Amino acid sequence: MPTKTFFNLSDAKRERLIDVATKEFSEKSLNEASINAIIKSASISRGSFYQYFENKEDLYFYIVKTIKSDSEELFKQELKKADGDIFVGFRNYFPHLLINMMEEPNANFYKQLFLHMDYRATKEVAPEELSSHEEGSIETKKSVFSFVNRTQLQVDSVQELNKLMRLITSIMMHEIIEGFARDYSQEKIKANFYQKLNWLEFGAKK
Amino acid sequence: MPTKTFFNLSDAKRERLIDVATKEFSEKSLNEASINAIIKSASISRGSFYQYFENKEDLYFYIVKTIKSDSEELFKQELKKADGDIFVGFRNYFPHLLINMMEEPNANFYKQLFLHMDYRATKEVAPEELSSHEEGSIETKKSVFSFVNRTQLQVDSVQELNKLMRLITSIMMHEIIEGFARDYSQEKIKANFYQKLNWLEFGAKK
DNA sequence: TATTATATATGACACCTTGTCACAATGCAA
DNA sequence: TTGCATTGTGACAAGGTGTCATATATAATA
Repeated sequence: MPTKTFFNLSDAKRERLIDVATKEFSEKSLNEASINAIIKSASISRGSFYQYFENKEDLYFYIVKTIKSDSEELFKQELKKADGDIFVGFRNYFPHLLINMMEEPNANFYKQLFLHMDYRATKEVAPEELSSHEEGSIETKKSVFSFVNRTQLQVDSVQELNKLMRLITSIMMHEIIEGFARDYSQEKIKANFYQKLNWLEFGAKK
Repeated sequence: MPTKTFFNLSDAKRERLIDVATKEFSEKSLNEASINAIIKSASISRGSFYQYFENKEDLYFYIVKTIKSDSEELFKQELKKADGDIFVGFRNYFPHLLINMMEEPNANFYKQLFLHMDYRATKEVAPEELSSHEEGSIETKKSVFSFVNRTQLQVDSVQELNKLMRLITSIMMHEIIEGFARDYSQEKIKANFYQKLNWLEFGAKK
C-alpha cells in the first residue's frame, strides 16, 4: 500500500501521478513499464516516488484496487434478483463486468493486466471474499454465500460452495483473457462463457 | 528457437548451459532470472549467449518445450483405454501429469513457471493441439479429437468439443497452480480436480 | 516573530540489467 | 599455407532500480 505521505499529497499532485501511471500501465505490462517514465511524465523526483510507494508493484496494485469497481456488491445484487441461483446470477452479472473491463476508460489497462497476469495478480483481481479462502472463517462474516440458494446445488458445505464459485469466477476471467488475446467481441465472449456455464450447470455429459 | 549454432555445440557445452539455465529458472521467475547469472555459471561469454539465443525468453521456452513430456501422447492412450470418454481419460491422465510436474526433477521449475505464468506461457504449456485452435483446420489432422466418443457429450461439433477440452485443461492447470501456491499435497489437488470434473460432467445443479 | 520539529523533496550515486559490435580465435577445406 | 566459415569474446552504450545525505518546505511551539 502507498504510504501516508502519498495520501497527504494535494489532490492535484496525487491524481496527476495516478493518471500518468495508469497511462503507462495501459501501454506497457507491469514489467515493461518503468518508474523512470512515470516520474518523468509526472514531474516527480525519484526520491519522492520511493517516499510514496515501496516499488512499482505497490503502485500498480494500488491502481488495480482503485480501478476495480466494487464488483462484489454488484454480484450480490444480481444474486438476489436471481433468488439465490448462482448460475442466473453470474449470467446477469457478466455483462456488467465485461463493460467495466472492456470498455473505456479501463480497457487498455485491463488488457495489459490480463495478458501479463500471474498468480499474484489473479488474486488481486478476483473478488476478495472468494480468493481469501480461509476455510474456517468463512461463515462468520455475512457474505455472498448467504445469498446463495444452496439447496439446488450439488454442494455439501459452504467450503464446497466457495470452490464452485471460485471455479466459475476463474472460468469467467479466463474467457475475458481469451477475449482480449484474440480480440473477440463482447458478444462472442458472452457466448463462450454462457456455453461453459451451461456445461457446468447441467453437465457436459448426456 | 535457439540457433543452428547452439545445436552445433558439443553435447557437453550444450548440456552444461541448459543445466545451469534450468537451475536458474528453478530458483527464480523468468523475470528475476538473469542472463548474467547463467553465462557466469556456465562459463560462457555474453556474446556467445546471444549467438545461441535471441534473448532470455528464447532460452526459457526452449527449456519448457524440452521438459514438458509428450503429454499429449499419454493423454491419447488414456483416452483410448477409456473408450473415448474424456472425463475418464482426464481423470486417469491427471496423476501422470501431477507426477511429471510436481516431483523431481521438474517440480521447482514448474513451480516458478506456474506462479509467474502469463497468457503467453499458458499457451506454451498447454497441449499444442488444444491451444492452436484454428477453427477451420481441426478436422484435417488426425488428432485427439478422433479418439473421443462424442455421442455421450453435449457438443454439436468438433469446435465445441475443442472448447470443452480446453476448459478441462484450464481447470486442470488451475488446480496445479493452486496446489503449488498453497503447497497442497498431490492427493488434495487430485481431490479438488476430480470434484470440479464431477460438476462439469454431471452438472453442479441438482 | 523566531526557533525548533516534522514532513516532504531532491538528484547523484552504486549497482544492476540487457543487447550489440568490432574484433580475435578457432576449425576446416582447398 | 591460404582462405573462408564458424564460433568466441568482453568492452560498451543505454537503460533500469533503490538508497541516502542533503535541502526545502510546512507546522508547531516558545
